[in-house]
Amino acid sequence: MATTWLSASEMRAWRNFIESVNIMTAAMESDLQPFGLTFGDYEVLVRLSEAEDLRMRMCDLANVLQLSPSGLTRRLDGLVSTGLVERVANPSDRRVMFAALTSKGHAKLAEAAPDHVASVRKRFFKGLTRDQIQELGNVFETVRTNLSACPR
Amino acid sequence: MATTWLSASEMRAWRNFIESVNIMTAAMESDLQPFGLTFGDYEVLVRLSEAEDLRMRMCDLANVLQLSPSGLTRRLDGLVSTGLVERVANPSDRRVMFAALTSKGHAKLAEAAPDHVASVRKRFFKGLTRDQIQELGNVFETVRTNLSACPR
DNA sequence: CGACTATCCTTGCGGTCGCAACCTTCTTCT
DNA sequence: AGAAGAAGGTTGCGACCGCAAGGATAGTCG
Repeated sequence: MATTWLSASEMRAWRNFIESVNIMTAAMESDLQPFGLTFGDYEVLVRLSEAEDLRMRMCDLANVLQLSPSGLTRRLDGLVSTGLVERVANPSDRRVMFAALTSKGHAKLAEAAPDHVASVRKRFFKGLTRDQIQELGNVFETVRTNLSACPR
Repeated sequence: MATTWLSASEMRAWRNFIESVNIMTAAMESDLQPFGLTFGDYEVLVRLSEAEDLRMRMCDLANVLQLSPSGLTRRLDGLVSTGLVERVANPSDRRVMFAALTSKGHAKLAEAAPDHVASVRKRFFKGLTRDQIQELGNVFETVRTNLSACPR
């Protein structure tokens, strides 16, 4: 086999990356708490707000959110119970359920978005140069593309 | 206030980053499954293997793993029941419990490590240049340091 | 048309984790 | 010394999620 361990440079990148992710997700979760939203909830609202007709099929939504079918069902249960999202049947394919953003959901997103953006800046981009941000985009586009190609 | 939304460059970096994290964690979790280990379990074993006398205080371990006290207690329950870690009392401060790596735990780590390293390379570093890896280390060191400074 | 398969969503179950409450032990302050 | 407070760890409870199974609908092929 090739090398059995990470190089010093790889190790440094990996450790700092993992720890950053751990701390950052926890911090951003608590930043969203005042709005009564989970980070996962917020992702749903964003995706729906960008979708055609403000709605998506459950399975497509599960795919982009990297969530299991049951996981999405439960996450939607919460959002539906608070009135931010509603389930809409599809007459042309009755297997399908749409998750649709309600006006209340749209308002909630508009309410939380500025704070969330500030949170991203504070937790992630703060202290990084323009070039570094640009390079981050390049790197994680490569990573994401590579991951999509891998069979899991 | 400053800008209310992310610049195009920030947006690209943020989206690719978040999606990469989502997909990658799921993929690496399943890579570890054949060894009967969670990614979280693996992190515990690594930390203990690097610690003085192969053991750490529970609260220190919870801190570095960004885990709540109860979360760590439960995670250790699993590792203790499989014999990879043992709880050791501290005579000099009887509030404290040590989590100690057993020889079986050490063996399990040695068994899983090569595959895990290969997994990291495949899911993360594949397709990145030396310079990009170096820069990733810089960027996430900045991020981690910045996060540690923030009050949460 | 009719059976077979694939797709989509939901439900039961188990595993993991955070929060709050609690107990124990150490430290501090008078 | 004695009381108040801090620190470390565990337990009850609820929330979230993945897996496997199930039920309904759509597509396919003889």
